[in-house]
Amino acid sequence: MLCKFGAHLMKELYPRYNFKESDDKWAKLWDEEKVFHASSKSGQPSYSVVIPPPNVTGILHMGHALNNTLQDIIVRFKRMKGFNTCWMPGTDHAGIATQNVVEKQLAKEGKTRQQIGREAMLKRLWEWKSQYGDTIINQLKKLGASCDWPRSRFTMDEAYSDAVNEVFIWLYEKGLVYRSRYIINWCPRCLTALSDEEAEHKEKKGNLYYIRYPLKDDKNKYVTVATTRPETMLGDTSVAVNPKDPRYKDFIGKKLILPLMEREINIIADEFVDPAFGTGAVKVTPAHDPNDYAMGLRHELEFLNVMYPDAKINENGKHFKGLDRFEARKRIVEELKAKGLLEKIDEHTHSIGHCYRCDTVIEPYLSKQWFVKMKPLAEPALEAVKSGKIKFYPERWTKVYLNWMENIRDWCISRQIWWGHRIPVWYCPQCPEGENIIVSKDNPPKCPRCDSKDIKQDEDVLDTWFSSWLWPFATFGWPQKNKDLDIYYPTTSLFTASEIIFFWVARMIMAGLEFMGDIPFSDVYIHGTVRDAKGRKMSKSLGNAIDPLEIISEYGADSLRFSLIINSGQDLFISKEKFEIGRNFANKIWNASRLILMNTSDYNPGYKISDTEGLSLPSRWIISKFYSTLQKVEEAIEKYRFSEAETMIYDFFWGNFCDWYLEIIKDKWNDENTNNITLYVLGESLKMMSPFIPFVTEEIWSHLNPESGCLSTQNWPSFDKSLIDLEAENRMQSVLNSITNIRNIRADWNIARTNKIKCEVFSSDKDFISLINDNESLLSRLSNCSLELHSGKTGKDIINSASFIIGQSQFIIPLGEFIDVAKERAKKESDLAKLKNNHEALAAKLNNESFLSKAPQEIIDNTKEQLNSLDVHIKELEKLVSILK
RNA sequence: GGGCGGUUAGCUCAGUUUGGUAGAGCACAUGACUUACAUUCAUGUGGCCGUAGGUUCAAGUCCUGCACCGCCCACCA
Repeated sequence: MLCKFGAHLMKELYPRYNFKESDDKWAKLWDEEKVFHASSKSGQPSYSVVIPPPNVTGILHMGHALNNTLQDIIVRFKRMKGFNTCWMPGTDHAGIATQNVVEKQLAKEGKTRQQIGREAMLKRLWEWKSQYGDTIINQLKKLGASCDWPRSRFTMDEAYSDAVNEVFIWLYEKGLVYRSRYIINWCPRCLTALSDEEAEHKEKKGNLYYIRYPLKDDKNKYVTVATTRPETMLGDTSVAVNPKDPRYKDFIGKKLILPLMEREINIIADEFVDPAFGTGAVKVTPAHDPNDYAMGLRHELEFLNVMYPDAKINENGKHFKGLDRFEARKRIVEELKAKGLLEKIDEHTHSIGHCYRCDTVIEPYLSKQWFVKMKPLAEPALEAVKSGKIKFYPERWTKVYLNWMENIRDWCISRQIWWGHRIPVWYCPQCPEGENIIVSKDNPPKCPRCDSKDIKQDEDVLDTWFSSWLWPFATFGWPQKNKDLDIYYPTTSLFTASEIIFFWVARMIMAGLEFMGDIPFSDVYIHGTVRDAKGRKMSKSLGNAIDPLEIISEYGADSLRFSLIINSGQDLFISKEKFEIGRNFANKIWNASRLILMNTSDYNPGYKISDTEGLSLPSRWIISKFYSTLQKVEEAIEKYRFSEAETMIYDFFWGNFCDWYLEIIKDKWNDENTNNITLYVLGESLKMMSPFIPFVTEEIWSHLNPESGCLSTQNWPSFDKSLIDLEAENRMQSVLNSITNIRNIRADWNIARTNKIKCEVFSSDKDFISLINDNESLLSRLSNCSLELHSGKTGKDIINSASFIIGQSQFIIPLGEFIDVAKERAKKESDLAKLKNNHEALAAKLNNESFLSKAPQEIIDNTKEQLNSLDVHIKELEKLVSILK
């Protein structure tokens, strides 16, 4: 399945990584070959994750890209680690969102859903789904998501719908589902109820209107009420004051005339009223406000609905009938003003609920809806988190979850739309209220009580989340018993954003415990929100969104993934340039691999490092560095610290492997040992990097080891503690320091590499000497200038020179030819002053008795050493300054 | 009103679990087209770690207060 590129052909390949070609090639191959399909074989430890199902209407945005890359990293990691790994993909039918999309389509044809009817509308919806429903799935494939695609589920699949019905009936029979008239959040545009979570509250500037309600017995006296929604006064059935409020003591029980409507209403006393707000008197509209509704129940008030479902005033609003609520507000205010009943209008900022789908202002609306009683479900779900069976990462989200669960309220699950799972309830018009409900999984032919065939199914469908909360087990076939459920449930980790905790995470935990008798996952990882560079949420309306697909085509999928994750420690502030780091890194990996493949013979996949005794110091060093990195990367992934893992990979591969190791060995391609080690470290590094940047590593792997199949299915490098060699790391570090020192001097004295200057470097570092002796040109190349190494000689024959001892090396640098003496002297003098300052501070520290008596010996020694080395530096500098004079 | 997060280099952020000489990327400056890579390499400039106290030989790190920014929740009419 893989075409073999001979290593020698790498020369022909682009010096720049061609991500376009390889992104497409590998995404296609992984998909076609079903590389990520889990086998359902038991016996092996399993690792499973369910995708947060994107809406079928979804188009990949940065939030998706982040969320799915995180999952993909750990899933690829676990798969390579040998777990029976299943990442369950699928899409959500997204009730209102999808219906809105198709309604818009209809509107273009000049039709409404009511005109074409329910059946035709559903047909249109399914057509839309089959045409566009896979869009986001294909985009996820472009991202490299290694889902178990053949298992893909949709929340309205037949089997899945079956699970939804089963659950509704289960809860109904337990008495946890009930139907009731209640004030709910109503979207007058979508014409449906919304759950509390679907109401988005936004702070908006508005007005507080002070309206006078005259007393019935004395038209000159009045009570002033304050309201932000004057139009609701049409439905007022009372005015409430606090019983302890002295201002209104004498008014309680008296009658008022409701202006404009000219109805009589009572003044009642209720503790709820805050005397400090407004006038201390509240108009009570039980049918249009949740608080007033509660008061209405307490005082047995009339519930007078004054609006149609589309928020136009109904006949109860008399001459305002037919007006939209905001138009009515204007007219009412005008009329009140004309009658002298409008006392004043204050500016007032308050939070107003908006429909989370269409952003229309929500109307609290009295209607009959289905609810789920949540308290009994919440209790075990609280316990599961309190006991630590389920853990949140980062931990702080635990509190947010617990707090919400402890104050949980019943869940309104019916929606007055058509796209979704129709409520499995039928009503018999023949039977008396209360006994007329038939709950059934299949279409019941007749009423079981009275045998009437004239029964009608509930018109409503269920909240989308009423199906999503079953996702971790319904996707594996529940309520049917089957092997997949046994193997993959409970899943391990769940990845989502914080705003989804209430919508989905909490409900999945409740559902898992109720219907499966077990938690749905043990770890919940909450990642940050993707924002623009100014910290605003990315949104279409703001026009600040960066399209991940655009990034994929401009920078490549690996760049998108890598750049997002390395920035994912907290909320991400993204601008286009941030994706360069990923692109550059992918290109670096590509070119390092080209260098190696162009110069080495074939990769030996069976190669093992058994003994490091005979290996060179750089080899032992890079092996040790690789394994310490591997260990840290594994730990970081297990702790869900992905940005940390990437940083370590980046530092290792670029900072150690490319910048030092390859530079040191790059002209020793005739050494077989070195070649083996180099290829080995490259191969193992590709494996380690594969979960993070799967495309470029896969591409290189196909050149490195074409026979072995996909890199994505290779075994993760096995960590070998015995190959971590701290001695080699330290000794090599000392060598690298020496080279860095030479580079410092070179840059300091502005010695160009083209200047073939004669200067001598003396060193007592044996590793350094042997490394340099091994290869004549190495020192010059590494230090970016032409230097000669002499050991055991002194530089007496060099005239007008300065010698330095830095670390273990002595440097003799010719002066005069390359520098501006005055400038250099000024610079050195200021350096000298700084050093003297430091010297003084350290000396003071070493005179401090409590420091000497209490600080650990190590720190004291360190300080002394610093002081000594400062002494040397200061002397050298003083000498230099005097030469420069 | 309650809760949470943040404040470290010009910018974006690590570092805070377990106190011990302040880190990275970008940007900037200088030098280099060195046969893998200029999407590169080398070197450097740049920080009283938000603020006021406390604990300690030692605080970016632990404790307390405050300020500012951001987010979430809540029934302010």
